[in-house]
Amino acid sequence: MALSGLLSLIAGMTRSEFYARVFEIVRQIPVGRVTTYGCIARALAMPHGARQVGWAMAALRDSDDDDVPAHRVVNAEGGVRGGWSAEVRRQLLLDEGIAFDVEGRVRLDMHLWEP
DNA sequence: ACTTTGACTTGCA
DNA sequence: ATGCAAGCCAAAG
Repeated sequence: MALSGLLSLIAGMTRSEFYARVFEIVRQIPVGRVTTYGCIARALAMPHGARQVGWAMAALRDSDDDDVPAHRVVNAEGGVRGGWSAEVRRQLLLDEGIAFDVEGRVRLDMHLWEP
């Protein structure tokens, strides 16, 4: 599957072990739930490694991975950043039953999921 | 090997 | 509440 290929790809990278860790966590996000970079980072025992989580997401975007729903990962603000269709992600989340507030941010208090 | 940047977060002004 | 700065780990130049 795409994930294996991706893992194999990053397997060459020495310190990308936690990358796979991030993918695992994100992959476990159930439908209708979202999580934040900070939460994932915290789950990885790296409370300040949120940016690297974002890096992993970026890698997913390029790898077109469907096992790892990056669209369910949002920032602490509940919104989304990145040149890759934030609108599409929002729509995708809406399709999964995730509610957005009037400001277009995910209601983390409702859908926030943490491992 | 060093510097800059990045799908971030938090703190202080 | 808004704005700027620092901190953090890792990858790319």
